[in-house]
Amino acid sequence: MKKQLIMEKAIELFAKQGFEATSVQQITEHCGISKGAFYLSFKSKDELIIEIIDHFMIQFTSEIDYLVRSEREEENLLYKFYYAIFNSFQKHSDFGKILIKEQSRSFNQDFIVKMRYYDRLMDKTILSMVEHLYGDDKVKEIKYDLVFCIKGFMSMYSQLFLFYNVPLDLDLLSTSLVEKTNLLARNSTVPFISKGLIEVFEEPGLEKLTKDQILLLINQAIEEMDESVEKESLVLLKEQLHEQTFGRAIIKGLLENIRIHPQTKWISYLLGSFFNL
Amino acid sequence: MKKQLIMEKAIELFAKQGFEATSVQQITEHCGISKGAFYLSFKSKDELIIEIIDHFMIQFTSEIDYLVRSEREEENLLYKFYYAIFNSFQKHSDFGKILIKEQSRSFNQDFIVKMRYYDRLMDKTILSMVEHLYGDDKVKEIKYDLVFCIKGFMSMYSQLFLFYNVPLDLDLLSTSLVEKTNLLARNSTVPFISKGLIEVFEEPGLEKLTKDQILLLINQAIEEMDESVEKESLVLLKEQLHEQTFGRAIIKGLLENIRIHPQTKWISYLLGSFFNL
DNA sequence: TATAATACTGACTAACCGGTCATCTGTCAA
DNA sequence: TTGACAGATGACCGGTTAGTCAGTATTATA
Repeated sequence: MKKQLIMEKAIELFAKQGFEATSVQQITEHCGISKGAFYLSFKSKDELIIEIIDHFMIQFTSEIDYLVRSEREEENLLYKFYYAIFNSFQKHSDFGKILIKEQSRSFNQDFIVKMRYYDRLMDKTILSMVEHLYGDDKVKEIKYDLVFCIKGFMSMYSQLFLFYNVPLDLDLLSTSLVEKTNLLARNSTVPFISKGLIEVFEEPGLEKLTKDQILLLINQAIEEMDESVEKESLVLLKEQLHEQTFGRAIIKGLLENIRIHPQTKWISYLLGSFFNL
Repeated sequence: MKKQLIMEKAIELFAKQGFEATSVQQITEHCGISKGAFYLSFKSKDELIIEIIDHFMIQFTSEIDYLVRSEREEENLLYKFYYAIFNSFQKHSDFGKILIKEQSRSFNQDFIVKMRYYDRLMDKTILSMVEHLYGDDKVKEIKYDLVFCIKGFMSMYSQLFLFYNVPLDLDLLSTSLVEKTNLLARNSTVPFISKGLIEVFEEPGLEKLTKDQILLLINQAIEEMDESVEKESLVLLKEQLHEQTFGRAIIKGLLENIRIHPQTKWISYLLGSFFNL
């Protein structure tokens, strides 16, 4: 697939020079293909960056969210969370660089909307983790601040291995951040970010995808897939979406079936969120 | 001065659209001048952004550094530090937006070097504050982590009022962050960032400016200034640089004289650093 | 007022951009 | 061998950019 090649090479260039500073010409030269061939795979340069963002963020968001939803051992959850985050950043450091570089650029409206969307998803995941870890009541006042601090830790320490190619001890890093997070969660008394403040910049945006939108994705995936356990699971889940027949256990099992496959990972996440599992 | 006007208008546009997306044409139209006039004030578009960065970062860095150096009341220092930081961000929010938007873009090598330089200066200032606040020995192990956490707080909470125009309670924010910082400083036991790690990405860079370089700046400033106490102080400091004659008290007084003037604020900072005051 | 110096203008250039499309190429069935 | 066709090509287009410069307007000087 040419698409794959183009995306890989483009990520390298975007990470080095930034999106706007990289021309389609450069990308195609780096791939060893012609300019026209680029436009056989992508409608525009903007579509390319959007697809790149989606490709990685879907993996990333699903992975972290699954971890938080499934890990019941409270003591280990936070550690595993940090470890997974930084491990992912390290593995896909070029993409991480793009993410940080283009953070809040305004060159493309779709891009901003996309980034906001994934950012909110991450907020939601972290928040539910915080509530689960420390008890909804206990940290009620400071939980939003906690989310902010955790994100602050993530962004500051990410920059270490994104911009200085230092091999890092992820175990130590995670342990260190777990301690810091626990300290803040258990001892903070002065919240700054209130529920009201959150709502101001939460904006619309993050309402769940409607049943129809998810259905569309499922049908699409079913068509593209070969016969397999995953496809079977998808069909069953599609029926479940139409009328509730299975219990939680079966649904969870089905979601687990399709979670491994990269193509359906995202659907697993969306359905998990839809069914409140 | 046209330079002033161009910089002001350019900052507005850069904050809204980003540096690369703003053309020189747009800037000149926004100023009501011709394109040619722009190039009478600046050699290039790149030189403009560099001058903007310098103008604000010099103010910002000097201000924070002076605060940290002069405030002896330990209890209030941290509060004042956060307050000054966020107050400055709020006052110059357009510049803040540029700073975050263009954070780590690679469109211009000089730009990156500049940003690194000011970042290191800020690191140094925060580090010396941490050592002063909590005792050099007590936080020896975790002081670098503490610097990172403080910077993380700064960057996360800054985004609040930079990208959502919410009027914020700076007093509450500062109080809240003081508590968090104290918690981390007094209870953290697992450091991640070691002295060795710091040195890896500290790189060369931040050696002090040489005597000659400072002298150059002083001479330049003397030429541009009218007769005044400030100019007199500068001349005396220049002599002091050639051969040590005055005591610490006098030097400190002279530095204080030139600290108020925007044009010589930076020199005051550099000399303060040079004389170790 | 005449002259010199300075500040300013905007049409112009060369380069590059994203995107298009007539043309070509290699493959494979007939 | 032929013809058909999907995939690939790169010259080309309209548009935008940073930067230039010959010429004009304004101000200072004498």
